[in-house]
Amino acid sequence: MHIQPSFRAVHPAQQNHTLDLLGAMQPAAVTFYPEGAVIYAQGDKAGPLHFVEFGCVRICRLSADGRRQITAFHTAGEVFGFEAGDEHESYAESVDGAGIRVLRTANGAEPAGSLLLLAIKSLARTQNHLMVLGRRNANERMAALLLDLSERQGNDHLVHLPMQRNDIADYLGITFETVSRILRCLKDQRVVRLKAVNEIEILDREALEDMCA
Amino acid sequence: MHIQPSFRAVHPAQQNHTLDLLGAMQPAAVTFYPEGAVIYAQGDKAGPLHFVEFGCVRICRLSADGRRQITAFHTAGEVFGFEAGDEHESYAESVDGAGIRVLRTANGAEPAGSLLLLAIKSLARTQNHLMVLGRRNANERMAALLLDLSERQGNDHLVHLPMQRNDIADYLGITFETVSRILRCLKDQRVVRLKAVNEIEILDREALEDMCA
DNA sequence: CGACCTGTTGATTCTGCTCAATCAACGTGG
DNA sequence: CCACGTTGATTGAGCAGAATCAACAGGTCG
Repeated sequence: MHIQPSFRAVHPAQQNHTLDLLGAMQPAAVTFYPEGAVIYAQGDKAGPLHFVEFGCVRICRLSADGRRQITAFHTAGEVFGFEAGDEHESYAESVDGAGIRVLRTANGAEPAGSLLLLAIKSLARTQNHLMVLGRRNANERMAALLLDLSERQGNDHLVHLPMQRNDIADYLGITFETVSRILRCLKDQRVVRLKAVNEIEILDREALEDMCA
Repeated sequence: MHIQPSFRAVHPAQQNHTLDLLGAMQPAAVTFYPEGAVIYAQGDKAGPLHFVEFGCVRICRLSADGRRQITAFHTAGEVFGFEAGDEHESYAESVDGAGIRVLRTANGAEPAGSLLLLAIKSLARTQNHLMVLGRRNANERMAALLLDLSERQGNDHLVHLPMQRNDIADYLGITFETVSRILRCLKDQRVVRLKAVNEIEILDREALEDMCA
């Protein structure tokens, strides 16, 4: 349960506005959430935003009949927890052990412009994902995820999958069996290579990009 | 091409914060966009937000291979046009003839808090739709749309569909033939009645709600 | 070692897509 | 007024992609 605040400074997702925001915020302690730990639950009273110091967080929504949709993964340098109402309509969990700093913006002189920008970025990302879920087949969805992760991790050739197949499936709106089959398929086509179950080497980036045309 | 600013005051979607926002803005003229007219195009320079005085607007995204995803419909009282970057990643079109007021927020003393709230509401709505596209079948998607429209139009029994089948399909991530078939199916089950092609009477609201469980 | 969990693979089913025909509503021009 | 073309909506037949159900492999931990 060791905290590594130094991760924060080196991550490519780190944005100027986020830094501004952090600077203007009250210093708050970093809380470590082990794998699978709940950061907030669906229905909890909403309030402060959350900043990812390190690790990966999933934002999920559960329907009455038990189906789960993951609306976003957040990694180091990102802010999550925006809610329109006064309670959380989604819940947040640590995927792989994550350090979270609470941003106390309840009242006072928070830099609202920065917050607006962050909210809009969340919106933009969600809209992108909407396109993926609405108009892409399973192969294309997987390709989009791999490219997205590759970009966010700043590595053109190697992608780390901090989440397991089930999470990927619930993010892409498919089943985990289909995730397996598609990776198998991409492997057979020499588009990727599975160095490990959660470590994927991109052999043919163009092929992936073509799928996301 | 007659403008009816009085629509604005009576629509249920009208929120206090939107009113605040409007009050604080420079008065701007209302532009009328006839059916199918482009309000802004994908790739256009982004800037001011847009306020719907009356009518219905669709926000669309086109992929390289021509598939279209409608990410949102906006009706009277709503604000659209948030963009993370400096150009529009989606385009906006009038569905049925819409009156749009441009909100000049470029710089100056705009009420950033209100904007943030509006952006967050857009985000919340988009996340909801993500759940629909990711984890719902065609029937359930249609049911969700009908209930959503019913609520936004403030009428429990009658839903007006300002958009045509093609738009519904691209919003729900299915084909227009499937939209037709599902309406047929709902009609056969006595859940709805088609008073006209774009006028749907809800006979069994509970059945619809069960589908969205 | 055995229990369990995650991931992979196979067989079968089914939802929704594609392709295609038909129909109704509407506008235009003879 | 009517024949014609156009556009949007509906319906049908066949097919494909992904889900479901099920078996099995590998790894981890008690």
